[in-house]
Amino acid sequence: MQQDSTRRAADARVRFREYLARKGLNFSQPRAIILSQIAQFDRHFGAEELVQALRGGQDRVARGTVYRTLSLLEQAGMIRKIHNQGGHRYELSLGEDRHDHLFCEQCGQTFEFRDERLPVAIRQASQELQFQPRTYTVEVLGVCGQCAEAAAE
Amino acid sequence: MQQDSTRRAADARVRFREYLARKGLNFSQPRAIILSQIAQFDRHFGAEELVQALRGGQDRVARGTVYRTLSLLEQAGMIRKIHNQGGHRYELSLGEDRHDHLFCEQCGQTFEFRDERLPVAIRQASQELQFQPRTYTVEVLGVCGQCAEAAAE
DNA sequence: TCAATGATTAGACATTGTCTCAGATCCCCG
DNA sequence: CGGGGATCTGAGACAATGTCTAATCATTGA
Repeated sequence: MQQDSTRRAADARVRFREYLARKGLNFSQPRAIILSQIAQFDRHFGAEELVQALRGGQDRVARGTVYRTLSLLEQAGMIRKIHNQGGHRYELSLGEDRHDHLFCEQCGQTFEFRDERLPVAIRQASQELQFQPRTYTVEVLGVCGQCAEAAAE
Repeated sequence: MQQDSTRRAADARVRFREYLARKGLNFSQPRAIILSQIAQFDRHFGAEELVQALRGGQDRVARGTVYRTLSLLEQAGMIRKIHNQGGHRYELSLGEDRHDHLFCEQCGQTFEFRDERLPVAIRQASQELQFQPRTYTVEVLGVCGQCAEAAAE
C-alpha cells in the first residue's frame, strides 16, 4: 500500500516529465509536489481538495498553479475528469485498467464497469467522422440494486 | 421553425406536467415560463444563459427557481447535461434521435454521432451489476478532421 | 372556495475556477 | 558550470456558477 503509492508516484513522475519535455515545458518543483500529493489520494480527488491539501505547510502551491497543472495532467492522459453529480472529480488513470462509471442517484455510490464494446464503437464512430479521439468518458446514471430493493419494500 | 418551436413547447408542457403529477408536484407558472424559454433556444443552452434570459421584463424568474427546475427537467429526462470544456450546457432531449458528442479540443466545435452499440453495451453492463440505468452520456474528446489537417501543414 | 402542501422570490453566501504580472525557476547550450 | 531566454509561480483580485434561507405566494384536491 505504502509501497504501491510510492511506486505509482515514481512512475507518474517519469511519465509526466516525458510529456512535458515533449511539449517543451518544464518539470518544476510545484509540479512535482502536486504529483506526489495526488499519488497520496486514493485514486479519486477533487481540484479544490488538492488546493486545500497544498495550502499551508512547507510545500505550498498556489491555487492557480494547481489548476494549471491539472489541465496538463489531463492533457497528458494521466488523470481523467469524472462528472459526479454536482461538480466533478478527477481519477488517476495511469493506463492500466480502463473502466467507466455507474452513479447511483439515490445513495451517491459509484460503481465501475468494463466493456470492450465501448472503445470499439467509439473508435469506429470517430473514424467515420474523420475525428481523432484522444480520450472519452461514459457515465451512467440510475439506481443501484441495493437502493432499488429498498425502494420496492 | 416558428411552428416547430411552438409545437415542441406544447409537447414539452404536457410531458412535464405529467411527470410532475406523477411525483405529486405542481405545474407552476414559473415552470411554464422556463419551459417556453427553453423551447426558444436552439437545442443547446447554459443554465446561466437561461437565468439571464428570465431576469428582466414581464416573465421574470428567480435564479434559484431556474436551477431547481433544471434539476427536475433533467430528472424527467427532458434535458441532458453535456460537459463542454469548462462548465456544462444542457440539450433538449425529447426522446427522438438519441445521440452523443465528439468535442474538438482545438476549435471547440461539437459533433454528434449515433451508435446503437453503446446503449446495448451499457444496458448489458448495468444488468450484470443489478444496476438500473436511467440515462447515460458518452463524450469523446479529440481533434476534428479539419483541425488535424491544419496542424499537419 | 379553503386549507394544506408545495413553490417562488430576492439576495446573501459559498464554491469553484480564471486572470494578471512581477519576480523566481528551469533547462539548454556554450 | 554558469548565462540567458523561455517558462513558470505566487498572491490575490476577480468572475462565474451554483446553493441556501425565510417570508410570502400559488396550486391542487376536496
